[in-house]
Amino acid sequence: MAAPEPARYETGVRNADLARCFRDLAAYLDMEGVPYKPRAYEKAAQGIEAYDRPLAEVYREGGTKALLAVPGVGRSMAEKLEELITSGRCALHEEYRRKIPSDVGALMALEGIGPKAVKVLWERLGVRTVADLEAAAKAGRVRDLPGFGVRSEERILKGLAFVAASGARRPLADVLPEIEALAASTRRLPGVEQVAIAGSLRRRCETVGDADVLVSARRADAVLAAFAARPQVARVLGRGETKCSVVLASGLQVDVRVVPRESFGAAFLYFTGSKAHNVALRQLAMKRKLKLNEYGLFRGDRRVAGRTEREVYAALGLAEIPPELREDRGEIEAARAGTLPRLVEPDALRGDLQIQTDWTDGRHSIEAMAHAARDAGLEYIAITDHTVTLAMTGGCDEAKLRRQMEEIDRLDATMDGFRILKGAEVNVLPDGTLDVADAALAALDVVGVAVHSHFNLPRAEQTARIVRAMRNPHADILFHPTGRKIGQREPYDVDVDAIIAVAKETGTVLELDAYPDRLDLKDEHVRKAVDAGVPIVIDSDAHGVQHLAFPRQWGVWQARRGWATADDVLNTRPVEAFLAALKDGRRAPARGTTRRRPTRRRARG
DNA sequence: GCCGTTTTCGGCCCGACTGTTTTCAGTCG
Repeated sequence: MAAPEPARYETGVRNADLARCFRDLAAYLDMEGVPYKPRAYEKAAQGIEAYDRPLAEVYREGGTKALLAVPGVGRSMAEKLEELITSGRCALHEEYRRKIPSDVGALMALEGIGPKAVKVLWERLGVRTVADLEAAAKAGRVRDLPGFGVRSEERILKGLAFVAASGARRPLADVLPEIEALAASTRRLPGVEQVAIAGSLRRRCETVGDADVLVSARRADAVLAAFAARPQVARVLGRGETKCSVVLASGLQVDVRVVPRESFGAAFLYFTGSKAHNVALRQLAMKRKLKLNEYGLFRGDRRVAGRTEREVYAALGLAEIPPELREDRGEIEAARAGTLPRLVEPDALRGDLQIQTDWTDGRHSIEAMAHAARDAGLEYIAITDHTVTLAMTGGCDEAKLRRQMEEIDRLDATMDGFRILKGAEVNVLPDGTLDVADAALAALDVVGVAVHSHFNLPRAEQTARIVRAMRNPHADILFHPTGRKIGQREPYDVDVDAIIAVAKETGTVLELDAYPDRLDLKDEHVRKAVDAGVPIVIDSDAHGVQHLAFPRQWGVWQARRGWATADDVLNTRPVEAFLAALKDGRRAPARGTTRRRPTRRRARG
């Protein structure tokens, strides 16, 4: 084997790289059996990852002192961050890597492999990479290691096959319907009292690694046996007295846990997570001389709460926290202070501002889309077909746009109060100009601007391009702001903070595109927009009538994860109020008056 | 190594399961 390369982190390091280095250090410290430090590094890695600004920038502006603002980072870690940021290296990391030059992160991502296993694999077998491990396991050399056996060797091979076959996490929209069906049929098993979907599915995370299903029943063994025998279950990974892990035919792992009825709330809380939220709750409990686990909240041996989540939160002095917020990103403090936001609800959406039709790359006519939207309970839509430079879609030039506007006026008059707005998804050219003349844009009700090409521009250039488009006096909404496609395409390299700042200044609305593989904006971006007072809209990006459900199915959950209230989402307003708000700031007098979007305060609930 | 409604020292979340051990360590969530 070749001599190990020390891991290097390029200067201009991203927070993710810094976090990865700290995670490695945590693992190395674990291997050495060092107490407490591994957890400290792990915690700091979390804080770094979740930090809303690049630490390299924070350091440039305020030095190591400014780095102390990162949760979990103290003096020693701030110095290590400084070293990483300025030199791209970490002496401690390199020292460990000389001793154990393993691909720690990748190996530990395998089920059943932790720090201790990584160490033994290196010391006894010289395993450095996942490929080394596969070779060793296939050769039957893993089973003889201390702490390993035939079973663990098999598990490693199964884990490797799983990673190869299924790759990473799956989009929420792929998984939720399957698990909802499974939960519904589990409800019909004999002896089952309650069934609930927990975990990241319940928190409506955009991607899901596995599914957690919680059952209350008096006899766990019978329920677990019946569950494991379901036709959807391809393989049982493990089964104990109260829990059972299976892999479905679709490849999805499902963990089922059975608890008694009086513990259901505590267990629901526990299995919904997130882990960080749970840890914070337990620490809060501890401070009150209570103990929180999946069976309840206890004072000594006495259970003081546990039947419902609300009961547990209340006993901890907290308002009930919506699952979408349970990430330890300030929700516990807000629950204590009574300042949790009243999150937007699916039914609050009244309009949809991004809809393509058969005038370009949509499947259905304007009329069909309008009727379907009205039947779905909406009050208005904007038709936003592509524009001329998106040639492959048959994008509209100005003449075609004018013809479409006439068609929309004609149809709108037949819709009995439902409004069809005239719009376009205007293509942003590489230099940030738009491919439709201002005069034509001025005639539209809703001008969405969107990037569809040149995804790989450098960050500064991409940001300047989008900002220029936003500054067009007719641009109302920035569609799918970062262009990512979950599991397929990275977002373009764009400074979202700068986009939000410009949106605040220009009155441009940011879209949350609810197409299930886009969900663009991300939850953290929604949160930033909301905090900045920049309104969003939640749109379907529909290319057919079946897509019109996306905003209520997926978009709203993502917005809720970003702490958005109905006030923050412009298309919860009736059409006239929506249009007034959309154009406010856009067409406000340039100077001489102080007409501004009123600063909106988050609804308290 | 971090941190503070047990605050500058002495704590650090908790329980289940697996596979290995022959009473428990490692891993996971």
